[in-house]
Amino acid sequence: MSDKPATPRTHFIRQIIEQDLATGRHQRIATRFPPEPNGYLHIGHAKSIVLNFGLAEDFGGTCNLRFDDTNPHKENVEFVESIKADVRWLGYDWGDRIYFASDYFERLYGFAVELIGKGLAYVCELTADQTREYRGTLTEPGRDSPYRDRPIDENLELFRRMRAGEFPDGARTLRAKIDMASPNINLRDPVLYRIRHGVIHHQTGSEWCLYPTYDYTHPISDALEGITHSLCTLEFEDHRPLYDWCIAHVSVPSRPRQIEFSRLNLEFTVMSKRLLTQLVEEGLVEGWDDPRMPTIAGLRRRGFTAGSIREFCARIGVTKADNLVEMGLLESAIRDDLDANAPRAMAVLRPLKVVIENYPDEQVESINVGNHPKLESMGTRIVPFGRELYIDSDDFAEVPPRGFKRLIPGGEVRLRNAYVIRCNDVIKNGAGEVVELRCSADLDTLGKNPEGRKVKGVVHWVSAARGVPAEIRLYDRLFGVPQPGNGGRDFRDDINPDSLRTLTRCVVEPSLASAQPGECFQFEREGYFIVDPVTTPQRLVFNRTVTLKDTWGKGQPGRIEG
RNA sequence: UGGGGCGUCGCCAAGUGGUAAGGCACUGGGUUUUGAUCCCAGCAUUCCCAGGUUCGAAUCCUGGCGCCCCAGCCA
Repeated sequence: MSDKPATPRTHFIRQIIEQDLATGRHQRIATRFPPEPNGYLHIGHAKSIVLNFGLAEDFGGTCNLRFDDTNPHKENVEFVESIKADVRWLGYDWGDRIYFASDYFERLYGFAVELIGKGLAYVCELTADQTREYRGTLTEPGRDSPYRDRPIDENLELFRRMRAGEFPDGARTLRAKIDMASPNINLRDPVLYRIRHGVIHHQTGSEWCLYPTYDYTHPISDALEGITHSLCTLEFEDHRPLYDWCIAHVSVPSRPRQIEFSRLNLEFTVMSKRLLTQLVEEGLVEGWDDPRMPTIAGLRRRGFTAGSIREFCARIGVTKADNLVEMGLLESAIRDDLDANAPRAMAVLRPLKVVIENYPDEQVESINVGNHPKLESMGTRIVPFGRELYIDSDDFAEVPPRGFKRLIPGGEVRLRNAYVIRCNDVIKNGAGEVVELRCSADLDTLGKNPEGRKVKGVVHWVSAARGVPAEIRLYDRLFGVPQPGNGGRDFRDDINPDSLRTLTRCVVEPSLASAQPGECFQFEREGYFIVDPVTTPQRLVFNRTVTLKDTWGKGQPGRIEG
């Protein structure tokens, strides 16, 4: 897939930007991607990344990477590093524009002093519970805090002592003085600063015991960085008046504008960071990069390319409408990429021995095979053919279902890249299971069609003598819950127990023995497979990225392979 | 009858008063040593509903209905 970043399709945001540019409100545009480093990035973040970096690119502007690290409790450097790696992997470059909200702690403190000086903030001594009571409800107004009218000098002194560590956690907060009766709850004197002792912040260590909240930090960070368009998700729509309030009452150098869009909901997929964290911490998955996880790291290990994720984000678009995107859209993006770029190889997932009776016992033929059906530039490789082969047991049917095009007793099938064979005998074991097929090959069909008859089916195969054993993992889908909602059940009840199946008797063609971790192949009709990037080198382990589109039934959801 | 949003094909999504783009999915047909790819064709007389304004409305007005978000010293 092209290295060119995908262009986000978001008419309404473009319109706002174009208008801002046309009216001279802004001369250039600046966006930012502002994750909190409290987990790994997932496909939902990719939407925001592509949006922010893509828009900046399209308008010749810049996009900052900024860590929203105002709450040290759940944040750490591992998450910071993984986020940097994932954004980079997705193909975006923030240059030297990497920032931490914590870089602004000192200035943020100064702005808070400014607010206090203007009589717009006060130190409150209500407990968390009391604060909640005073806030009122959705339908009833709140009541003023008894500390609301504290003199400015006293506020200044108390705020200084809060910073100096003179009060325990929860004993004091700094609150904005706005309107306790506002119908918008976010404006009922929101907390600007809270006290957190004994937490080591991953960037500032133990320098601070006073931490600013998101609502206060975000607008000011945007303004300090000269962000013109601050894109965030819909749930922050109600916070916009507060965002604007902060910027209006503090001496910041610019006036950023917050624009909200709807977050991504993907069919069957848990996107909640809290739930994903739980999966990792409870050991229900191998880690944040488990191929079933909807994380960028998981998708990467699963074989998704950066280009396909960018393309997916471009295709879904960005609007304000709630949405639930079908998995097919993601799959279509990765198939388009891999169909064009993944070399083909042959692998047998469920081996069934085939003996070509009219083929000499000792003979091994080296067949030169193209690595791609369309791109000769992808070169060729040698595949050994011999008397004994494996085909996939699914490619043979003693009693063929209606429409079956592959091998049946007495029938013919094309061995992909090799000969047309006919099945003469079916050998069974004591349990009546098919264990071997005795066949004969039409030796005049290498590279050409047989005379006077049409062979419709094509199956892949691997030399029994030269094939290489491998382990193949089939992942049906990302972890998830049936949509919409899950009726209040524990989401773990909805995890598909068949989401991972490991096939251990697989045999792949010899050329794959030297395949490198991270390399992706199309195993013909079986789909796309990536050599597991983090497996041990002693074993050859493939993860299935996605199946091929199938119009006949193989690989359908719910199909259980033996 | 607290506030803020959103409702265009099965799923995304254009459309901003001039007679419903596109993608995914799906359905036919063609090519094919991958039941893939590729190609070609089809797929909303209708835009949550009901009134109204207008020569003309998905777009404007009025009234309904439905869904989402907000009562963390999380983000």
